[in-house]
Amino acid sequence: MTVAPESPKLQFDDIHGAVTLLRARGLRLSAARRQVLETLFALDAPASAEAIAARVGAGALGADLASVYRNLEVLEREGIVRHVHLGHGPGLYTLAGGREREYLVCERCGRVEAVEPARLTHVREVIEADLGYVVAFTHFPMVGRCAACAAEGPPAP
Amino acid sequence: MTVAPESPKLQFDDIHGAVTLLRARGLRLSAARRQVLETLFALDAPASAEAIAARVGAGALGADLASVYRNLEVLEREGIVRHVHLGHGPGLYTLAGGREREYLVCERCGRVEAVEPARLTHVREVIEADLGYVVAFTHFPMVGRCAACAAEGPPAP
DNA sequence: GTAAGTGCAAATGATTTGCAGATGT
DNA sequence: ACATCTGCAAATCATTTGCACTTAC
Repeated sequence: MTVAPESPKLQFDDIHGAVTLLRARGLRLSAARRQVLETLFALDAPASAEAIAARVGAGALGADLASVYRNLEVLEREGIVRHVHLGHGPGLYTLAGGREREYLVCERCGRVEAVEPARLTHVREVIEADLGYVVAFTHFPMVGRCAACAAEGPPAP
Repeated sequence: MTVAPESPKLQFDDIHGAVTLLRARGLRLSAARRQVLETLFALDAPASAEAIAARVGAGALGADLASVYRNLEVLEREGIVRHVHLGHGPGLYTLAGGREREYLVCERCGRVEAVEPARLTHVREVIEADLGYVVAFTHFPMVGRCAACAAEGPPAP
């Protein structure tokens, strides 16, 4: 297998790149959409649509929650955004492309760990060898006990 | 590490066993609760509360959806039932204890594969060695491409 | 100018809750 | 008897949709 010479698909590592990508698809940059994008670039962890709307609203006149959902949907369709389900709450949105992370959740202490996909290469290889599946933990996390909690007994405090 | 001589917690492999377990907790066996239990024992795959209520209703006078939810909640608290999220639909309920299965979902063809936990022992060991977590894929599945779909190109048909 | 996007309100889908009456033990 | 359960209706939470108006390009 050879290394890709240079990724052929549109990339983005800042808002401008994302906007260029949008424009290339004939999509516009409205105030609400820009605010959602800015918020996503500013956040360091996945956030709910509600949280994003609130943060947007914090500035001037905030974007409507429905518009935030619509924008997240569009951005996700364009591969700029993705969402994760880390538990029973609302879906959490975050940037895709480049910044990809996979998740581990401790069911005992609740800790959420975001790991670089590269750290899971070996695990992924074993899964493919044993089960034939090429998986990713970007949409649903691996759920279990973290090292500290695995040492303690089963009861959840 | 030694093998447990004989599981110390209450077991059940049929409705009677589950009922005994309930009684031991001071819980009752109402008509609705029995119907939910019977349905769960009859099903071979996880089902939504709605589906369970419908199947129960098919018999005589069905149980109310709210009661089905309340019963599933109680049964889950007692360790008789558990639920999985295989995608974006409603939660799917199934029996716990003994019949445990873990899930693999192909994001391309949609196939859901239920595997015996024993088949994941090696994968689990590697995950623990690499990440320190003791995980299970009983609540959220592993999502990826099945062997057949991994061979095809990325596009989803 | 016109299609894409917005806010607002109402609809939907999944699940939960309040309450008065029914029922298992 | 009396606490546990039930059915029904209404509430809640996350998300989607319809619609008339606005705005980016």
